[in-house]
Amino acid sequence: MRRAERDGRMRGLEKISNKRKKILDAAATIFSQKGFHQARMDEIAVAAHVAKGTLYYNFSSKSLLFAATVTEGMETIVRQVRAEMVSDLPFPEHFQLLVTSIVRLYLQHSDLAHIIFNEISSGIDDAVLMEIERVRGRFIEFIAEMLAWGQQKGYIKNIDLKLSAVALAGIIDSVCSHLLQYPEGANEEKAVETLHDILSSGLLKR
Amino acid sequence: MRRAERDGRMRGLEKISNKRKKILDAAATIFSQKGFHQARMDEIAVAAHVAKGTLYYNFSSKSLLFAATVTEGMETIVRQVRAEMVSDLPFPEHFQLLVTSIVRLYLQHSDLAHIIFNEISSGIDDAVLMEIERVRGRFIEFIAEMLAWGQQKGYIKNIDLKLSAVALAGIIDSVCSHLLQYPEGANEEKAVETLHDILSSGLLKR
Amino acid sequence: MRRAERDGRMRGLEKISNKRKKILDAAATIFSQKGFHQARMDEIAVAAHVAKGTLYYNFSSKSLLFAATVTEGMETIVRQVRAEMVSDLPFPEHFQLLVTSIVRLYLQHSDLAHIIFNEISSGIDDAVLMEIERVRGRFIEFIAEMLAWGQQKGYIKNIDLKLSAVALAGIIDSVCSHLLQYPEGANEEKAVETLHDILSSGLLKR
Amino acid sequence: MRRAERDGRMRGLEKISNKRKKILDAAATIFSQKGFHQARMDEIAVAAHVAKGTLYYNFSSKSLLFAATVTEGMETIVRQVRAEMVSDLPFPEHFQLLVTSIVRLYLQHSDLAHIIFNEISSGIDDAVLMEIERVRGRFIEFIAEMLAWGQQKGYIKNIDLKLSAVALAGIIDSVCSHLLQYPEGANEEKAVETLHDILSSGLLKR
DNA sequence: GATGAATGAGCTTTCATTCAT
DNA sequence: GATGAATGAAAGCTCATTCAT
Repeated sequence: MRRAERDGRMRGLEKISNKRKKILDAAATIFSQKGFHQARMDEIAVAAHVAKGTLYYNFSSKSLLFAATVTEGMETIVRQVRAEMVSDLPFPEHFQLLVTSIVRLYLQHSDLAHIIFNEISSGIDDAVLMEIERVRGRFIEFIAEMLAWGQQKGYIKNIDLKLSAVALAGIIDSVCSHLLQYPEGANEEKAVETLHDILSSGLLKR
Repeated sequence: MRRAERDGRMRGLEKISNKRKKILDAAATIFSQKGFHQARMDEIAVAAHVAKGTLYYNFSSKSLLFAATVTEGMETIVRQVRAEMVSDLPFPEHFQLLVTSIVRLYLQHSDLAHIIFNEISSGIDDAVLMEIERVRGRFIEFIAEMLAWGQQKGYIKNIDLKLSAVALAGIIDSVCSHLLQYPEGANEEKAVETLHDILSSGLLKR
Repeated sequence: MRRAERDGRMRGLEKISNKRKKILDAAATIFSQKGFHQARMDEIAVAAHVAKGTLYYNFSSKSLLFAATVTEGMETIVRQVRAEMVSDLPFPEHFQLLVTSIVRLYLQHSDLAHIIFNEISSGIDDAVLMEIERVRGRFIEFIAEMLAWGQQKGYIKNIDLKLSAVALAGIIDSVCSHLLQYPEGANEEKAVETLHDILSSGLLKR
Repeated sequence: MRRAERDGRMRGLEKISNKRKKILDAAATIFSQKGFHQARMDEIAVAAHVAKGTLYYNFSSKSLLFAATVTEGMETIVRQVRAEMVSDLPFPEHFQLLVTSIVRLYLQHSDLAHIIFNEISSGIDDAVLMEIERVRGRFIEFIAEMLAWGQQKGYIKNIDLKLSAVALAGIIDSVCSHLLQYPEGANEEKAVETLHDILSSGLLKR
């Protein structure tokens, strides 16, 4: 399909969406490579193949562009994890799948993932920071719900679920970051296995 | 009292050390409050009660001041954890003590801790970034050694120790950050207990 | 009702005129509120209920829109003053009427008036600036003619008429601006009286 | 006297003052030529022979630099007018001197004068705008005091003094602006004479 | 005729770093 | 050793103007 032909089909809003999407994609790349403060709007504009003004036409500030990037990226990830969870497997397999899915999606969207899994340091508008915390909170909630379900079914021990969800997110973030940082020694399968092992039965021998 | 006379009491290196220390203390405070990119040299100078030029007289750049802050802070923390570990308790109690110590020191030096436990995003000189990663690596090594010792004694299951150390650091960072962010619901003891519980025997019921 | 049908009722120029008028009204409001440099084309478009492109369809630049706004506004004012002057009163009453009329119209169109009475600071195309000065010059001429007529009739003393017209415009602008700025203490009648008093017989007792 | 020699004498604060003064002089020139919004900080820096950063080292924003320029310039003018007023002439001559002095100083500092005599249009921080209005208010007060003194002595007619002061400032501003705008036909003496004539006994014949 | 998304030159402001004293 | 005034290279953001539709 030729380009003109493809673009020709889209009109009005769709086309706008496309430009928004181009910007958000570029922003995700740059923000994840450089972090919020080090990312420059110029760079993002170049990466998105638009003029700098177009960034501001679509997002009224750098902070808001960041917020939009994180929020939309997050929604994609959560949606994907949820999609993979819609199964009627018994809980133990379900739990394993949860860990596996999150790791895979983390590694796919490593840029955004690290932002969401960790707290953002200061220097961003408070409103935007809160929005990001809210998004992260929803993700933690989602994990906590899964654990609650397992607890009801008698698979998860009697333990604080919110803290456990936080711990689960932290442990996955930590191991995945490590994987990404030392790709030579990386082994996704082994990492998933180790993570699942620790999360299931801890470090100590019985 | 004349200036020369007053200053005369302190000699050469000691005086430098004092000023160096004042600067490092101030830097630790500011860097932890604002993060590397948001911290301004002006602020640090004010907080250290020295002129801005003095910062550059002692540390040739912001990045190097940051590196020194992290390194020295880290050494303090590791030294303290090691000190608390010098006991001849049986391993299980030892392991519990390790977790407890790290959590306590993390909360005490939350600023530096989060920097060390997590990776630093870009924007800092590569040389400095490597220095910080090296420091973090040493901390992970330290934990891994502890686990290796437990494994030798038959307490730790057959598992990748490096990954486990990374996981342990990640889970502690995550839970402590959460504690610091939501201080109202914070309960250090319960957090330590939950952490220890997960790390010892996982989330699942046996 | 189809679009063509609805629009069909208004023809060519009239419709343009209407849109032109809407724009000029909005421009007068915004320019007077914010001044030339602070007024944004976006704002004017919103105030005129037209798209920004329509502004440029009708006026090829911000400067020219400003010039048109001032010129048309001015013509309205002068026309109104002239209309009120068409009387066969004896000169002294005529003179009083002149002052009264200008003050009233100034306060009605305070926005444009201040622009015309005062000189415009730079930053506008020279061509446009000259156009505005020309408009202002015509107003000064108009006053000077009135004074010349009074001089011929022996009512106005032997004095430089151009300078006097400039002075008259300046004194009215100054007092009216003051009235607008401190509306709480404002008293239009008293202001007119004072102005007339000074312009008629000066500040000193005879 | 050589430059090094001259500068050598000045130390610390004086030298700072000198740089401040250089900046304020340059700012007065540029602001008066271009107006607040059209004046660029770059230009002022070049005119002051300092780096742009130096502007911000001494004045924390463009608005505040503007405020300082106006305030300090104004103080100079008022001080000079007051200095010329310290005489024990009878009031009528005193009044003539007042007009003459203001006109002369206006023409000397035409840039600042027009800012002070007229109200500033919007777009400047409200705090700064108020400061400028305050400065202008003090000038009006000063004129009003002079008139009050003349009224007490029985020279000034029974008239609103505040409004009269405003009127006096306006008429002088208007005529001086006209003089500056059309320098070819300018005649300072004649302008002063006309102004004084109008202010003393008005436009009408007795 | 009318629109509004897109543009990019130009602006204010920040802040790590330097260097004369 | 210590200082802090001075610097200037960025960086975020604005807005008059254009042009494809």
